[in-house]
Amino acid sequence: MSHTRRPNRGPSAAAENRAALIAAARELFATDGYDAPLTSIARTAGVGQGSLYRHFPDRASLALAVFEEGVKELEALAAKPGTTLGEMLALMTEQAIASIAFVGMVGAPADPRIAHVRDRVARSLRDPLVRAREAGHVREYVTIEDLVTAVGMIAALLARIPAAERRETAQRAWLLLFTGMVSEPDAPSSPGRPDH
Amino acid sequence: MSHTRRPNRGPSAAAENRAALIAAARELFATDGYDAPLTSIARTAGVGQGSLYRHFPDRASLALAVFEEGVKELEALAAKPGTTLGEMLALMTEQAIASIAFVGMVGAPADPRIAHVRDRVARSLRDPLVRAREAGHVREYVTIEDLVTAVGMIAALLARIPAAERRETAQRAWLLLFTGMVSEPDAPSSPGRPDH
DNA sequence: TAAAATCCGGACAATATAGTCCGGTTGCTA
DNA sequence: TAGCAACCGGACTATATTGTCCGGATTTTA
Repeated sequence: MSHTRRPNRGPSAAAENRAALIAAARELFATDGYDAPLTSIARTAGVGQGSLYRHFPDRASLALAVFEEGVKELEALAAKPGTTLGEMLALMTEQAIASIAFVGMVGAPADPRIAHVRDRVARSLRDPLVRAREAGHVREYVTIEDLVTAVGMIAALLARIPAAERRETAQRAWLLLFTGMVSEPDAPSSPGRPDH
Repeated sequence: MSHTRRPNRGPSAAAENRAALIAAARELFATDGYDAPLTSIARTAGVGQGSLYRHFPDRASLALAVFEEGVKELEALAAKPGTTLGEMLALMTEQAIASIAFVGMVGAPADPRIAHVRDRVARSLRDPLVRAREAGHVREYVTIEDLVTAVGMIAALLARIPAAERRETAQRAWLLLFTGMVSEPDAPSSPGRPDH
């Protein structure tokens, strides 16, 4: 008949379980990295294994849910006309500090859905980069890929140090990446392959 | 009596086993990263589990043996009076490309012995950095820690991408780190913490 | 209130890896 | 050549993590 099957909600509201799982995942991704045991995430969320795997069949699904919010923020910021490249990178760095699993997204993504998220991030950087270039705030040769690479480098670095040092380290790393290390940009003794 | 107990060597020469293990470890560290299964390393070396654990009680011992050679190269290069900072960084990058487990050494070392190796690397960078600074080749504010951080960033990045892309990516990353991204080093819109 | 649909949670099996142990083998000594 | 000492290799145990499954609790429907 037409009394279509109702979305029967269980004893303690499926949506709340889902939210608790996402919150726990964000927390443990930040503490232990992208490889945090799913068991721990379920336990932290106060939820059974079954519920975890019902809501999120695999690790990538969970990560996607965690990051979705952050990516939306990024896209919203990019959509504002006045947004500068520095603001975009600042937000991305904040997110990397908050969840070092961020590196799993900007690095080399194994899962196609994560690759798609990475592309969304790259796309949202396009306009701010163009504006920065036109305004002469950024060197000509810097590409979107460079920006993603730079964030990926910093995120990968942050993932390897204690949480307490991450903000300071991130700022120092950005200083180096922004201003560079050499005094004469035109003729650096760039470390390519050594002639051995 | 005085016929002291001889260092009895086993059936097929313990030293050869040891060398085979180091070679296998170097290979698998480069392919699969620092977390490569010790079981696989033993199998690749054509050696039993027992021999692996007899020679190297834990993962850090094995890594130390693998890196020792590279660190000696580094120190030897640093000892030559004419060595430039760029040459040092080039060699370190080569080593990071060859063995992405390098990141385990320059990152946040859990094992004190690995921390010691890290210190040796840092120490060997000192004189070349001083020379580069005196020659005006490098910005005043760049420290040894910055150099180690930079190598660590690049190594961590390389660990996350396919081996075939590592050399090219490393060169691009060094370009960014050396010359910087912004056009006006004095007033960059540095991404610190956003004012949220 | 009784039946049905649905969801919860933890026990359970499967798998991968670390680390141990011991029978067998080889080379050295006398 | 006989005996001994050290070493080899792989089987074995312990442990951690993933992913599945099912009894039971809860809400809705009639």
